[in-house]
Amino acid sequence: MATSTAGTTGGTNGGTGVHAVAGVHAITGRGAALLGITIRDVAREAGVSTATVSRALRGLPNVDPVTREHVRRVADRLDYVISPAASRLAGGRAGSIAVITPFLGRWYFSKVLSGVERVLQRSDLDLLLYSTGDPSEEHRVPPHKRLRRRVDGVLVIGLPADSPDLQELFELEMPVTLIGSHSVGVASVSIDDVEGGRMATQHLVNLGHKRIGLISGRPLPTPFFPENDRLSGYRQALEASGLKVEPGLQVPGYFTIEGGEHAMTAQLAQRTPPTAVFAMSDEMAFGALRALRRHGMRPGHDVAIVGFDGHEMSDLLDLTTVVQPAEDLGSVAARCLLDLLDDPAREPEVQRLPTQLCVRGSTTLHRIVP
Amino acid sequence: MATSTAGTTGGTNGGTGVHAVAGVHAITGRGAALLGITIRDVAREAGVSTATVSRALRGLPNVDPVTREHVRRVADRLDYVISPAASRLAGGRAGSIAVITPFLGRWYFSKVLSGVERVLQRSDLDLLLYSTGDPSEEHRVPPHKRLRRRVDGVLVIGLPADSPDLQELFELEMPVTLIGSHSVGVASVSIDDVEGGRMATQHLVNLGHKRIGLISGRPLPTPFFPENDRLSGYRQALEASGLKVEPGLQVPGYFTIEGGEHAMTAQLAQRTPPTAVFAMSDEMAFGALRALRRHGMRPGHDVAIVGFDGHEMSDLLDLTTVVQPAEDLGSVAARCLLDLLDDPAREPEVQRLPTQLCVRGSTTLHRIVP
DNA sequence: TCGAGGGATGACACCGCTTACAAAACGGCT
DNA sequence: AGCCGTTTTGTAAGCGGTGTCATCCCTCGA
Repeated sequence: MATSTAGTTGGTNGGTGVHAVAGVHAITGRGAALLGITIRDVAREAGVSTATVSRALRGLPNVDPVTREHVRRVADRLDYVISPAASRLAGGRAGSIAVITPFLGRWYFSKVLSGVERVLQRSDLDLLLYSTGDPSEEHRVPPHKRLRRRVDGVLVIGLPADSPDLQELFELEMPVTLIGSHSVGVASVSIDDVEGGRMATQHLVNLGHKRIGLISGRPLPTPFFPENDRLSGYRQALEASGLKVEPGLQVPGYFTIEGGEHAMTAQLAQRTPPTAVFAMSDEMAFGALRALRRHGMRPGHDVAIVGFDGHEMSDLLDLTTVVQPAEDLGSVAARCLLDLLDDPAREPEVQRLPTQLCVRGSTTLHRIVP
Repeated sequence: MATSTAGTTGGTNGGTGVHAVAGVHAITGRGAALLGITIRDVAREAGVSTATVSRALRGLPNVDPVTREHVRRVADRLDYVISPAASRLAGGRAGSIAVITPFLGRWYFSKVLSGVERVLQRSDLDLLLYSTGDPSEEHRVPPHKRLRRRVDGVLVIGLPADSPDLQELFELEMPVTLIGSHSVGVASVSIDDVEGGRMATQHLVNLGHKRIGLISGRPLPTPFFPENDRLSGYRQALEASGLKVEPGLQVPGYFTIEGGEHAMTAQLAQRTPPTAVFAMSDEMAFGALRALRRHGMRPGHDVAIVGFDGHEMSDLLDLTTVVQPAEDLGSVAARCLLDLLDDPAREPEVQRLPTQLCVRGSTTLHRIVP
């Protein structure tokens, strides 16, 4: 059959097409119907073996260019789509990567995710999204259980380094790239949080502030890298200028607007309130701004505020902030993971993207010292 | 072998475990190694057939409770994870649903996505994310091509009703639920955008404004439902009060902060500028606020502004806005899709979630009319 | 002209699970 | 005890590709 068909395919293209589709229905049987065009149908129609179709369609070498083109055309005409499940089962690769992240709705995560997607879109990999959810939840299925045998690699956004989820992930022995944190021997893309924290604090120091408060994420110390690093930067800047580090001036704001507002309120309630505050995220800084307003105080005048992120809204609110390239973190990491998938033996890269202090009114409307 | 093993499993738990794992390596052969524990290994170890393991693990009926429990234990001990690919291939269901959306990084989309994830997390379905990207892009693979045979259902966030992507999606004949738009015969979860637009505009009318501008997304008319609907609401409110609808007062803001700023600037440049503006998204409204500030004008005083979304930041900026339950839209839609997957014959539901006008300073600091 | 060497194909055994269908086991009754 | 209707379990045939290996066909050099 193969040979006879092969002989005629070239000439009777149109006619064969119609005929084929009708034939397919009859042949696939099993009510597979509409959706069920398999590689075998393509092979038969093209007058070649399924192996050749497979090779041709996947761009493997050792296929005659003419054959390849012909197969492509037939596949196209039949509207053939490869079955990912079958391919995966036979081939061993899942054809997808997972992004796991604790909070989807937050600014940082959605930006990073957006960057990831942009890169993955032009690869042929699928993007599986997993929110780790609350680790304390009852029926929670831990990520590594869900990921096993399901994806070829994992992108981790903002998970604490001590997270058991993370450990179990590593044990899966598949390529992993961390975003926003780092761990020895694992590829990662992050910013220099120490430097960021230092930069923000130094800016306040330079303005002459002596009492500089801190709004962290969770209560310190935390196993969460960015927080610890930003804290280190904060400390370094203070100590370098001979200022005292007062734990009493460090209040958690839980990375939310409300949290930041509460934290700022707490700062203001101190016996000697700080004259400046460094918030570890813009959203918390926004909350701090609101707290100031509620207290009838003017940001940058009565109290200076520095945020961290480069949230679009910071411009609007005239907030000084440490800008981090969130979307780029995502796309660079995605590219890094793709490289790792290509060659799992490759040395895991640790990449740092630059941050930048963007000075606005929240710190400069009034200078403490000339 | 099966029987003898079955007889001992209970007692020699630890020992058998080690033994089993070691045995597995030898038996699976083919270097399958670590990852390669298959249903057959479990079956052998439990002393039953693979069919029974399959049934037991999936909670199918007609399995002796004792057997089921025993199989579960063995599977657990071997750390067995089902192969989704094989399961999919044999069973015919993909075990995953897709979310397709044009813009990941925007507030609305990330909120909706977050809601979706929350629901899906506790189903055993995977969430595949597809950004439709720029339809004009060169090598773009259209969504329906990527979705075929790959997912069991689709959630569509904010795609224009006339989008060819959407049409082709429908032709896939799989359950679809629209979020934020609607189409006859298709399940959807959205808000009443006409009412929202009316509410916002009416509020301005009530305050005594006679010239009320509009900042739309894309230039009007657009095939995008929410925009058209909000426009209708805007018109209805104006006409009901005998006010003229002036196309010159309708400026596109492209749903971004910058766009909103430009649009507002354009509004102010008119011969007779509007005294109030309804922006179809909060982010555009934020831009409008900035434009006002740049012109030395006070929102709610010189010009009233109403936004649309209920963005967390609107509170902070004292922006009056039409609040929509973005996250709920996502979770309700996800649940709806799950229902549809359970029973594809079910009548597609059209659900509307309520919106609410939240009045703040941007419209009330100064009343035009007592 | 013939054999070697290499590229292009084809045949076919899997990949790991699901699912008829058949067989076995189990009770309850006559 | 023998029979019959239910469960419970096993057997084996796919699902739709991929990878290995054998085969075939050329081209080229001797």
